[in-house]
Amino acid sequence: MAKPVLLWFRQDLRLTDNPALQAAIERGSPIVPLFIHAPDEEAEWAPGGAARWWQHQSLSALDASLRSLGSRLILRSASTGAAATQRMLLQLIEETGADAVFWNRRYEPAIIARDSAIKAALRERGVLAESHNGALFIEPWQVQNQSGRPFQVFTPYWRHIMKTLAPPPPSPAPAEFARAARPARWPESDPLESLGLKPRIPWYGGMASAWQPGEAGAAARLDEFIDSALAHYRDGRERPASPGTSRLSPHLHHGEISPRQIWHAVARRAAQDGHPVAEWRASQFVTELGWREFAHHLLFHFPHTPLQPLRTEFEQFPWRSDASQLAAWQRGNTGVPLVDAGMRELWHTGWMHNRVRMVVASFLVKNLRLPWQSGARWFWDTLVDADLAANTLGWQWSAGCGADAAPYFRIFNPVNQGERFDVEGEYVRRWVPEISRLPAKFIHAPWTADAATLRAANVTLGDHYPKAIVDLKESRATALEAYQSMRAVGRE
DNA sequence: TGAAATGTTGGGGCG
DNA sequence: ACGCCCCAACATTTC
Repeated sequence: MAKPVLLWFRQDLRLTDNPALQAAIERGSPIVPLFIHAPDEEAEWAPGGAARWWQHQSLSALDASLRSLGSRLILRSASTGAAATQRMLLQLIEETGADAVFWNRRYEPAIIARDSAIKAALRERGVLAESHNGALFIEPWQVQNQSGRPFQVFTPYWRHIMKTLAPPPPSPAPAEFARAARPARWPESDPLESLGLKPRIPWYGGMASAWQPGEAGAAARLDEFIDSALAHYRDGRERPASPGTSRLSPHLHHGEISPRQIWHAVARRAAQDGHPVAEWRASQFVTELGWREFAHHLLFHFPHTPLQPLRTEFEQFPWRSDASQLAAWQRGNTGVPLVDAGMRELWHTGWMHNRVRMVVASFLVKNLRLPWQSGARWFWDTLVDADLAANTLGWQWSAGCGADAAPYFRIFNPVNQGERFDVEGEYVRRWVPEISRLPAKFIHAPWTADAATLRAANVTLGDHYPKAIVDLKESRATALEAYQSMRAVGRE
């Protein structure tokens, strides 16, 4: 019998359009699907609580899918010591007699370093080590601008990609694992519970009711989006109260669905509806896939950016430090309704609408002038879709210190944003129930309501609901001054 | 994938 | 009919 191949799952928890799986099947040898839990090797970016909950569910779903096809998922913990994953792979090679390891690539700096070392170590021992592209349209190292450098502006980047982009159609999931694809003897697997991904204290009720982790959940989500929201995406995505966005981000992050699958699903629907190819390729939704791709491009070429500003003059920026204001922001007690609604949606469901992410980020880094890294860290711990590339891009964009970032002086007014995108206040009412009886006119700025209106709505500012922790107008002006002072330091 | 300040235009009220 | 003012609506500039 041929020697087995270890199919090492990481952030590609799916069977459809999985290039490493496809390669393993084509090889014709027994396949040992494997997941190794090794949070220490993610450096300071080990998955946060929300993402771990998701990972637990998704691994469970993947194992179930594999079992229904006559296979299964082997789980191992390798959480301590140097080169723990590498040692675990070598141990499994020993246990199974495998002579090959296949996986799909990840792009976080610490993971690239680890995986390169693993690949070298395996090859040195005569083991076939193959990595594949399961997450991106194009590898970041294959893209450069005319002067041979990485792109730093989205529009020319995406235009460059789109000139030639024609993603291959996704490969289907195997109908079943043929006898030849099943190992004669399965290695031991740790119980899923032993990985410690699922929180001991069950705070995840809100997440469980908001999401269906796993490949089937991802596919259902995509279908639903394409059927009910894609046609009105351009405007629908701007309203946080209604399901106008795809909500595919956590599924994409964990690799339960690939960008190629999404691309082809959109293409198929567009063809059915008779839309020209040029039109859907340039659509807002497809462009969002471009932003995801751009984020990975930037993280690969500028690996220091999760913690350091890309624009170095921002190292001089006079950030404040205020633990109680940070805590108020984190838990949605700033007294600014749209900000609080967003932060509570995040806390409760592990996700926040993107329009609101921009608003809460602007509020943190501009009105409160707290470091963008503290916001990035909180998002990392609380988002089910926490993704190093996307999170870094988003926060550096909001802080104005990144590639193609919003200029620092672009400061969102959360009242204004609420009145534009949550016109009736439905979103705020859902997440900030203590002010839900306020009329729409005051829902985004309760401090402007007269005493009688507040009384009628049963709202006492500073009691039931906090007074705003900053004055929006004043803090905006101070933020602009801080920006000027940074530029002055830069000129010295 | 801003907001606010400032500038311009044009309709309408009024003497 | 005319000039003047006010102000809303829109455009431009600035941060």
